[in-house]
Amino acid sequence: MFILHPGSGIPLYRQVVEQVRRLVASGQLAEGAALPSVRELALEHAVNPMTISKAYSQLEAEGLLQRHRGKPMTVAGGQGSQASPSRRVRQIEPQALQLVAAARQLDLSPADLAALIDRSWRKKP
Amino acid sequence: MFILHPGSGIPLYRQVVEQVRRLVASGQLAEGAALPSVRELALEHAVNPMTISKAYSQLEAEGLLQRHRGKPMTVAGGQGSQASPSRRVRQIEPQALQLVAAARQLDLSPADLAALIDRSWRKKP
DNA sequence: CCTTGTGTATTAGCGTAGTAATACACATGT
DNA sequence: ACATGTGTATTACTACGCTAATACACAAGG
Repeated sequence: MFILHPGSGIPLYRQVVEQVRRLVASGQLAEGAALPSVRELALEHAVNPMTISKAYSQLEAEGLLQRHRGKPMTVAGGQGSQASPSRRVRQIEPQALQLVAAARQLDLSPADLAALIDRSWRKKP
Repeated sequence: MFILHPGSGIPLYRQVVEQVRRLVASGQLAEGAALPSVRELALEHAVNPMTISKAYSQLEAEGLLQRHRGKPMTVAGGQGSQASPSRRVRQIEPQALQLVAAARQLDLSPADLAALIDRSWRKKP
């Protein structure tokens, strides 16, 4: 369900947080949907259960998830089934800006970058 | 000369390392060019000099920079004045893949992403 | 010689991320 | 009642990123 890169330098719990936020915003995790259990995710990615738990806790603090003792966490209500396109785009704007800045430092043209994006998209649809 | 984001979660020394690598690959830092001094960069970005020094040391270990005691570090020889386009593109491929993966999780279309990239590029050329 | 400019080594300390092992509270199904 | 499934609290420990203060070695110019 999630894609984790342990050696990327980005903390695992943050990778989980960001991916849940995106999946909820896009409606791929709809209101009321149950999330994978802490132990299941921990086992699948060879990660400590508490690392996942901390990610879930942060999302619950944000109001994005809801907890039910003894049962899996679910997507909280009031999110609307899907965020507006502009709201979704805004979630990856910082990453886009960072990529463009890097491309500029590499003296690449907009066309070079567009081609790279295009190729990356086709890599495993 | 460099753009640092202290609160981004990416270690500062790594931000410096990556940016130097890109500027050298693009030829914007040519062979023999002197780099900003450790203290100068540290002051400019309100960062500890040792943090910058560690970044430079890593780049020297990679053979990208050369040190001359008492004088500024310079770009080492043998880099060629500019790396080939495909080699430069490869430097940001991981970032591109990550951005595309995020866009997919947000259920955005290739056109949405292309528009975002385009807008980001125009933001401050 | 001396001052000012390089980069570096050393030592210490702080905060955060992640691991690890254990125990608890609750819901569900038998 | 009991076993099994949730998420959580607690505590201790390690590793890393960064800061801090100090001192050193060398080059260039006065």
